[in-house]
Amino acid sequence: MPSITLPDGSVKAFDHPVTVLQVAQAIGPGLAKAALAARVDDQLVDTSFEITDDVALAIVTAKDDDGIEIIRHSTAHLLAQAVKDLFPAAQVTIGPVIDEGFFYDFAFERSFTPDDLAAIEAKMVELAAKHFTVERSQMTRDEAIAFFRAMGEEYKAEIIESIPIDQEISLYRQGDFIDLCRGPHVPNTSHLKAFKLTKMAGAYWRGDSNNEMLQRIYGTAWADKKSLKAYLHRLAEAEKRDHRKIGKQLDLFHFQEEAPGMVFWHPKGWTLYRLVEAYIRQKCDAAGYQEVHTPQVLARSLWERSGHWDKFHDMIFTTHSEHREYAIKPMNCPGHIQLFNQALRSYRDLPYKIAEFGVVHRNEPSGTLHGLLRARRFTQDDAHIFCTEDQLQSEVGDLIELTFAVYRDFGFEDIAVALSLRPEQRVGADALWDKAESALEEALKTKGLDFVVQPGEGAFYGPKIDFTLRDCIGRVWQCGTVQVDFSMPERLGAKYVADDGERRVPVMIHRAILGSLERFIGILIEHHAGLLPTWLAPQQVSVLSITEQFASYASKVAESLKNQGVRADADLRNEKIGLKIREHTLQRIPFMLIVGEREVENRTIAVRTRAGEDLGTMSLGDFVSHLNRETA
RNA sequence: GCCGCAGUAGCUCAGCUGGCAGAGCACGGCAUUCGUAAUGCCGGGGCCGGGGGUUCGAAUCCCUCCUGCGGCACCA
Repeated sequence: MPSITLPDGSVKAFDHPVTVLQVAQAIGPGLAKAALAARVDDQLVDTSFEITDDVALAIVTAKDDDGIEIIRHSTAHLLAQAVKDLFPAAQVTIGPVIDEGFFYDFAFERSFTPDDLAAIEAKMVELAAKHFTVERSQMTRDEAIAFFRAMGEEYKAEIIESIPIDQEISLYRQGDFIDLCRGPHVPNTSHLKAFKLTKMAGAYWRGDSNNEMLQRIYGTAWADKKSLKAYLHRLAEAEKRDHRKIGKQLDLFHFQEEAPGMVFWHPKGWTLYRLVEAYIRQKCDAAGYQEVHTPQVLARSLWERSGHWDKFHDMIFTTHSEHREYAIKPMNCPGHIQLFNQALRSYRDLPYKIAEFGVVHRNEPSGTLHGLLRARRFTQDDAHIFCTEDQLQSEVGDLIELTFAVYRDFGFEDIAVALSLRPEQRVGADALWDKAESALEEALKTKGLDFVVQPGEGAFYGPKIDFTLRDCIGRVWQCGTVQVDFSMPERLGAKYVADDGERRVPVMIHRAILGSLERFIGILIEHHAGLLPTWLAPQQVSVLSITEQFASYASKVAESLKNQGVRADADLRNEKIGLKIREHTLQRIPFMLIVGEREVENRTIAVRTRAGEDLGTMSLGDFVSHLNRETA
């Protein structure tokens, strides 16, 4: 005699077991039609699920996030059905829901082509229109394994073998396609009406690069056509922000074949780079760091002692001279320890804080390179703090504060923090880890920050805090990091004299705020869609003359701005003002000063912003004040 | 690194089944002296990513290398 509590608190009582669908029908025919699944005592189930006991129930429709996920999952099945229909020899493997879509991995003797993809999508539309009922059934483990083996689905059989023995095996059938799945699924393929296959790619079986490569087909699915269209539009908008594209349009940088993964900065891009660098340098100076600079090339033996060679030699560029082998530095820390070691340090010298805009080279695998975001040569805003264990917490506290202040200045407000704790394989005594982990945790708590704890994710040499930025279209970027290191100072012989006269090994904190300057600039470009805030714009002002007659006034205005420290230039070409405005707008110049007869006569300028806003006519002095207010 | 796709003028791209390399923008010249997102006319531009092969003939077909793009794996 189930009595069913609905989300609004009302209760429906039945004198016999009922299915979810029957409950929905009892509430209303519209709901019954829209029902995709249900949450029964917080468990997602199919609409065919039979309720025998008293439960809390919420019908899931396409309006719920759960509903969209179910649609995506069912669309993945539809994809598999279409593939099996067109290519019976293909084997199905897994097909999970991902952010905004789904994928399905297949094993097939040849690669799918773009034409296949179109054919598969067409087949999916055709199959969905058949309004197949999606039916759930159950088998025992051994039955299921035999069932899929008999169909030649070796991968499915392998998946079932890895399912814990006590778990029930459920199958879903639509038409003559049947797939292993936990579910739930939509009750009928008629609910699948807004989807699109987006791309194909290789993917390793079970995510292991030692395994064979399967063929993954990605797709997206939504509750209705309108949402699908909106999603595709969002994708197109995101593409417009691509820093590689904008870098070309705004003449900031380029890459070329001869230097894969290494940036050629153009004058404007380098101006931006220098502005970011100058900003962070000033912040570090103020925070008590001393800036240093260490060699680019260091003997291989040093990297062997530091332990990097063993772990990372595949990624280290090498060179040689007179029978000696050298590494082009992939990190700055060993160099910084050499600096620490140049004097006999006292506990009074601690914390010893040194910073470097360290240019590092890492031979990243070719498939990973991605513009500025993943390069083989990049500059870290790196610093190392040598301190005692007792100083850890306050140093980390200062760092957190500095990091947040920097991100805010660059326009990032949404920052996620993660604390990674000791991994299985590690160096250093547990007592030391206890102390360091609690120092980091306390520092975070003192600052009142929310953070996620990631057990086992720390580096082998110590725990760490990572900072992740979320940009204005919701993408996340890992930038800052604070890592405690118990290992390297010891390996490279760093020592200080403690107040009791004993020599001790200092704790070292590795930290970066922006991480890689190149990468951070890439993120900035995408975050702002190329519309860099005025303080970062390589060129802040363009003075546009209406005709050549006013050229000398225009150049005087530009000259005067430059003398006042404004990054300004004049466009004196014999072109129509409309053209000049268009071009300078497209170049994302924050301010355009238009000068013609009226302005020359009154010694003024007409100010227009890149957003098309007319700020009116004003004196140069007023404009400079306006600019200074904006860039303050 | 692995799977797939791509590489044609400075840029964006067209060039079907092999048959004289094209467009728009940009660039140069001339005219125009103009008021808030494209003035007109004329002109110069190409190792069709590199190497090899098939063919009477290759941008086009095949092999190979490089680079890029999308994923996967990786990311101290």
